[in-house]
Amino acid sequence: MKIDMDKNYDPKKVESGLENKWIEGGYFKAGKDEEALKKPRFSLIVPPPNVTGKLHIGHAKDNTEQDIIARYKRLRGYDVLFLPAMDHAGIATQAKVEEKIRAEGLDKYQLGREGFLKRAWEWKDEYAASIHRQWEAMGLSLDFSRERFTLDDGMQHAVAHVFKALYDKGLIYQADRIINWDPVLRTALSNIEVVHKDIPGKFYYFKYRLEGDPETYLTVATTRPETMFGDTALVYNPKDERFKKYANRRFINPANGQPLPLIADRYVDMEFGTGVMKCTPAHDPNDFLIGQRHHLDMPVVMNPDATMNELCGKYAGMDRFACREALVAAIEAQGDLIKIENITHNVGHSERTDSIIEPYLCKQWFVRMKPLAEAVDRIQHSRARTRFFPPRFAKTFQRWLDTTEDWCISRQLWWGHRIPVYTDRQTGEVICSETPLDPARYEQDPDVLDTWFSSGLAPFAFMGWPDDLSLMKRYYPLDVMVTGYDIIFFWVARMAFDGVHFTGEMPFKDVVLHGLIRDSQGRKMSKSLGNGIDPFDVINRYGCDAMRWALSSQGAPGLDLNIGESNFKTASEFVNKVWNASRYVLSQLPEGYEPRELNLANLSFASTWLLSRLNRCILGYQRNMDKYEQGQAAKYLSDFLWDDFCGSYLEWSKVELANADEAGKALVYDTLYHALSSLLQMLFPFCPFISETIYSYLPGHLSSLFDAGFPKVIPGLSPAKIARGTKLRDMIAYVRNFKSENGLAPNESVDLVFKCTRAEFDQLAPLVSRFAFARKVDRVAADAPGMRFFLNVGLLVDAADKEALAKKIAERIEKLESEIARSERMLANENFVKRANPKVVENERKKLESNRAELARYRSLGH
RNA sequence: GGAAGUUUAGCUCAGCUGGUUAGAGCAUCUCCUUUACACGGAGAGGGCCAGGGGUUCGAAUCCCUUAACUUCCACCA
Repeated sequence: MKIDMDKNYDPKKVESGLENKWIEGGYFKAGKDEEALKKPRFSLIVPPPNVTGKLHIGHAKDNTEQDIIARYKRLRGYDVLFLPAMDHAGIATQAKVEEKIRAEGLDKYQLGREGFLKRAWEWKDEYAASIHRQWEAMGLSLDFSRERFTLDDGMQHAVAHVFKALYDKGLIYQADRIINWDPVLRTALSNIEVVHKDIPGKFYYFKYRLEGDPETYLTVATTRPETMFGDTALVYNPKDERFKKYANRRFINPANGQPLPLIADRYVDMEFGTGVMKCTPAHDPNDFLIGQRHHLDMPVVMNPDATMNELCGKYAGMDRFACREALVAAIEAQGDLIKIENITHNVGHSERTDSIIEPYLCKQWFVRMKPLAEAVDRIQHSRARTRFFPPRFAKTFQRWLDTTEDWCISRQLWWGHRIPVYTDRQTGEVICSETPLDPARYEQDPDVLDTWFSSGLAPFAFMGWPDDLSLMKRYYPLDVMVTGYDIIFFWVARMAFDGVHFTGEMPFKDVVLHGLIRDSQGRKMSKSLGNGIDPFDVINRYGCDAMRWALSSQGAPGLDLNIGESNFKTASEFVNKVWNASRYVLSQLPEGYEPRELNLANLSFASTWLLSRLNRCILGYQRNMDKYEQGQAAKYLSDFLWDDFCGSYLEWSKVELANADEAGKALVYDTLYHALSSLLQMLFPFCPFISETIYSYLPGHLSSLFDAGFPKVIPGLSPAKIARGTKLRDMIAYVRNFKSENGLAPNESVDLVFKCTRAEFDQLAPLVSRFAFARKVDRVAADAPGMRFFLNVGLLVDAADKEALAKKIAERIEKLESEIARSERMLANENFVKRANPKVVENERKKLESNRAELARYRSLGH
């Protein structure tokens, strides 16, 4: 058949235009027609990327995995909803936009809230467009007609609705609490937005002198002297005999000369430090609790930007760390510094700005998590539970359910969902409203919500909830959620409790967690290391198919994956192999070839063998895809392609095509065609571009592989024919091995002699002789010296070096003897025969038998 | 301080519910341009499956333990 496939595979040429063809063909659209609606549904969403920048290789991995599932399910006959979305990423985006504005010499306060938001939306539009281009370049089969944004109108309503519902139930409340304050962004953060790092610090020991008796003092240590302006007490453990005598006495705060009461509280660890600690209720979560128990004052001593406030005397206006230094110097000067110890301690940093978090007392909004988590917990202990892949992540998730604390949801930012709580300017009445209230009369809370408050609603709100439930009716809950294990707490957990609370069920049936992408040395990718990989760059150099294959065909579920140049190179070699094999098959098919039913009865043993390997591949592929083990599925595919199809059958088929009659040739064409089209169907989810392109060259192709479905296993293949194929493979391997070990070039001519039946000889000889470069091939009636045996076939290669051959055979005999001894031992073991799986025992028997037979033949030849 | 993961060939990793002689890719070495592919093909070398116990007829696989590394969680001043 004449084909216009290029001799060399060019990914750019292959990949261009296909995404549009699929989109225009409606292949990505969920429920596109009556017929689609009759199919079972399958749904998943893209974890919304932040509109802060370009997608990185981690996104590519995540999205590729999702897309492979989506395409696979379509081939398996599902109507798939694969919904795209992006996240406004409150803090991250605001930080970027602020940075940009600063670069222009402005600050956000000059622009004002409205002006700033305008700039933020411009930013969003720009980055959303770029993310869009990347999605398309990655070949994602997203239903773009249903794209969502976490700050779009529908989401605005969903968020207000959810807030009000939780507020009305008392599950959202406002309170003064110690929260994590990011002094750079000047906003509160939730606990999980704080990263704890071990950093070097100092432990300062100060004298707190007894009021009225300056010679008596208590030694108190602190790591944060600047907070001493907020101290309202000294605390010791009530069981600690050392300090009981000072109960109710007061000690002088060396920072400001104020007297502090000495109080007793169980919290203090007698073994730690000096046994006495200072209590700063407004700047430390534990001190806050102590302060509450003892009704202490709770003065805040810092401004929102972490400079000291007016309570700090001459230090007012100073940065917290400058103040620390100055204050320590002053205390030392007044003779109250005892010592400074260098220590390493664990300090919270802002995930976004990396600034040191200031625990800070202020009024914020919180979600009461306990009842919400308990509801999820109940479902996770019932049959309706969500399954985790790999299962160990269910434990991680469970830990969150067990330990989660109230979630601080208010952020002192502008970019985000405004808190729907209003105060009547006249009456001071506070109202939570789903719809905006008249700004003339009501003043809205200035804060916005944590980004995750909205993304937690994704599974149902992206489907139109609460306004239009039609999409949700068909596609909710999601069949699978694929994401990185690093956002189990951030996102998966929140979707879970929102889903359970608002829809009564878990929002996804399966959760598949994958690892992080690291560089070839296993290091995390980061800007500072400069080891990041741009998916666009990979696509430009190797093509999208190669990138997808590299990202999906290796690694195990839930484990981090190291990716480097060599992985992409290897992947592109695989794709190239597909191209060449296909080109060959298509060139062999006769002009006007029409696909037809396989005639199994007349099929040659080689073809039958290939189909048996194909069956194995289909089953292995399917089994692994169904449990989200794409790497394993890909392994089946590449093994089949490389070893069985290209390595063996394509070569064998050349001989068959040269020797067979017309009917025989036709059967080979059928096999080639069938194997290739099945291969393309299975490859399609992984490498959609090349498989679709090649498919379009196949005779009798449909308009897309999407229409071709999934290959079926062929039943009823003759075991005898399959066995002959295996035998052929072994024989060829033997001759090649023989040559290599005897220093003969692979294409060196040799003489071969077979001892087998006439029929077997006629079938095997032409094939073996071609791949062995045999000068002549004969059949003998009896075993001959120097003969090697394969099951019931003997093979004699004319040995240039008789000694080497004899040695080879001697080795073989030794091997056989030890194998026979081992089998005999096992079979003599009553326990083995009695307890082992009968199939295993049977196999062992067969093996023993054939080994004995082979050994007997060598013996009969005098070896 | 808790919890999870990892430890298999020089490197990066597979090995699913225990069952022949533990695999792949890359790298190394030998050889081969045979009309799909040198981005190819044929072969070779290389592993006490981290150490130690245990369960079992049988363990890389299950259990216990030790060690190293990684990650997550955690309010010890």
